[in-house]
Amino acid sequence: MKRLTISDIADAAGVSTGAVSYALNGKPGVSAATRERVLEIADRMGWRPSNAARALTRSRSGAIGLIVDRPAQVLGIEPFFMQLVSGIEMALRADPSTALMLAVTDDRDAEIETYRRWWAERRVDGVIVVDLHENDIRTGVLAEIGLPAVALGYPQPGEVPCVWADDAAPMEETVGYLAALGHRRIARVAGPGRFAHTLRRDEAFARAVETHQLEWSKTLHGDYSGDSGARAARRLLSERNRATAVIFDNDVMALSAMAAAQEMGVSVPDHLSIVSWDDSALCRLVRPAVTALDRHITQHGVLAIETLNEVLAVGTAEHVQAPAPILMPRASTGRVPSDS
Amino acid sequence: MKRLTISDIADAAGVSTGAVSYALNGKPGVSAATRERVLEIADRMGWRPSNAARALTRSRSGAIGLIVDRPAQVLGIEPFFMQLVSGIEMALRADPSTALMLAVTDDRDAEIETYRRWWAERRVDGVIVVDLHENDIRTGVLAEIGLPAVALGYPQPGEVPCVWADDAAPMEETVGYLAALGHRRIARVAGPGRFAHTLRRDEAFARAVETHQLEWSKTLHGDYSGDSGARAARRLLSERNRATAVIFDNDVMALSAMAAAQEMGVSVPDHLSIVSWDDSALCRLVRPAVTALDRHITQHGVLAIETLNEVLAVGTAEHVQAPAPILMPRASTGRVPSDS
DNA sequence: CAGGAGTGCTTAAGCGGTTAACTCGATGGG
DNA sequence: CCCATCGAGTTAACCGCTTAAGCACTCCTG
Repeated sequence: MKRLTISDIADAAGVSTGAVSYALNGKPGVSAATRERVLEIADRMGWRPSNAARALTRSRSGAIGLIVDRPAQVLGIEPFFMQLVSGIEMALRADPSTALMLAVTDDRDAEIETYRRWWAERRVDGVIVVDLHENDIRTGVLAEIGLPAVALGYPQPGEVPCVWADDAAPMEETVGYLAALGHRRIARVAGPGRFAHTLRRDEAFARAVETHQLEWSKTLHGDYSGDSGARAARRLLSERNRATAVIFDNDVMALSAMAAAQEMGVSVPDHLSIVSWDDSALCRLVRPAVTALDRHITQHGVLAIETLNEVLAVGTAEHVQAPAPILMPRASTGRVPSDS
Repeated sequence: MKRLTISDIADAAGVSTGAVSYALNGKPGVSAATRERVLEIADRMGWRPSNAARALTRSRSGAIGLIVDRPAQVLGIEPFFMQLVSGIEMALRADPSTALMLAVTDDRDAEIETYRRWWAERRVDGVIVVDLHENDIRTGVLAEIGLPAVALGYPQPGEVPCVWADDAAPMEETVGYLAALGHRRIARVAGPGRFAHTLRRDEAFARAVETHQLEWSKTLHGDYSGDSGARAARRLLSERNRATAVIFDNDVMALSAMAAAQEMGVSVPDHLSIVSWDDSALCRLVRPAVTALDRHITQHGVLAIETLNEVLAVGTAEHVQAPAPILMPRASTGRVPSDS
């Protein structure tokens, strides 16, 4: 099948390619009748603009990029990315001329190298950055090369707008909920300390512990992998005066920890309550179903694209606050065991 | 930051842009000394080719496409796609000039429309098609418009090469394994009947049931969602002379079914053995860990890209047989209950 | 020493669009 | 009735790169 170009349309309509271009782009320079005719012909013949040619003249590639920097193993299971991708795609559907370019990298350097390459090759018009660190170097690099970007995470100094959600109030709510169930010793298994949101949640957790005058609290750091969740659980459960509730920073760690607890003969929720700071079908799939905070990740994807569109149009955008996570109580949390 | 073009390099090297092009592309037409100099300058100045310009002259976009046609909900949880994507990315890393374009669609029509659009806009050089149906119309459309493609699934009549794995032997092995554990009544909860691999497995299951002279067997069809898995489990467990083992076509259905069984007081594996035809971290994450068939999905992604590269280079490729699924026995399968 | 064959480079057309500048005819105001 | 103005097109340059064709120049050969 032959691909049509505007000169095919021009021939069919009996006008020049310039006129066709004006007609198709809704620009002045052609009569209403001609425009109508060109539009009709282009539509009937099924013409679509060559993205390469448009990219060359408009210096817009019509694509936005997302780089996922996780080992393949973790990638497979974490629902986070696919939820994010579906949000992005939902927002992109409003404008079918934009596509999503996805890359998976092994490490941060490869990620940065890919941003540079995409920029130099003019492959993407902008990117969405995830897993923001405190003082993340990526935002600096992106600002330096001038690649429009929107980040997911707490606002950072610099020019990259962020889509963020308040973790403090939900943390307060979660600890309050556990306290109301009678828990006085609550642990938290966080993600890597380098992530900005990890630190914010650490702080919020500390404040909430204070507010509710817990007897004991502790924060461990994992790496979002199932192994690290199980390891943390085993450590916490081996302690003398152990935690009766644990809040995990993602679903994978929470689920692994629940499995580890079961193996140690610790029943959930009878002897241990578990909360996951990230809801997904996973949490609903297992038994007991896991109490989780729904972070509306899909919504984050939508907001990120909307913000990126604004950056592309206006050159800059404000930080955007996404709806706060919502606690979804399920079967993995219960009243504190009476003997504790 | 300014983006460099070959004329910047040409100026710096004191030659014409044509000479620079020959030098950079390893084509004859320049002396070794000039080539060396141009290469060195381009490298030092950090020049990268504009993808748009290359796409225009070479009529190659430097991207391959993948369309995922699942509702956002299922998408989030199914590890399949991310595993596939990591395989694709692994293979793509060998050639950094190729990128992955990802789209998520609501239905088959939208998927086909997206193929047409990508082709007409020259956005991708080829695509990878997943979830092949028996007599899938997509391969016909792709052949018609001439968009190079590789499909994942059983070879179909037509011109699209397929990456496929034999399901018959593993099915035989799985049923044999369950039979050896004493199971005489085995059910199978398959994916939608329209998928080619579903039908193949149905057949293989029927044969294996015959071979092992089972007392009873049954095949239900789900849609890969957790709900459908749970529903199937409840139906199977409500029967009079019920199945003692069930083989599910994916991990999500298997896990949901296990949860449903637990809710009905049916212990796994004591009263019911469960097998998932799709291994993932999910299966290892829950307790009891789920016996599963590892389909080497990442490897399928790698093979798909390699085959697609061949199609792009040579114009066609043979079907490729991927390694067969391997049974990974875990805690969800056990000896048949003595009272059955 | 003219003529042919290589080198090594430049020139220019072209890929499929966009768009500034120009042309041409109709209109209208003075 | 003449000229400025405007609308509706056309023309051609350009985006960054590729590549066929052309053009000096050297070298070799008879």
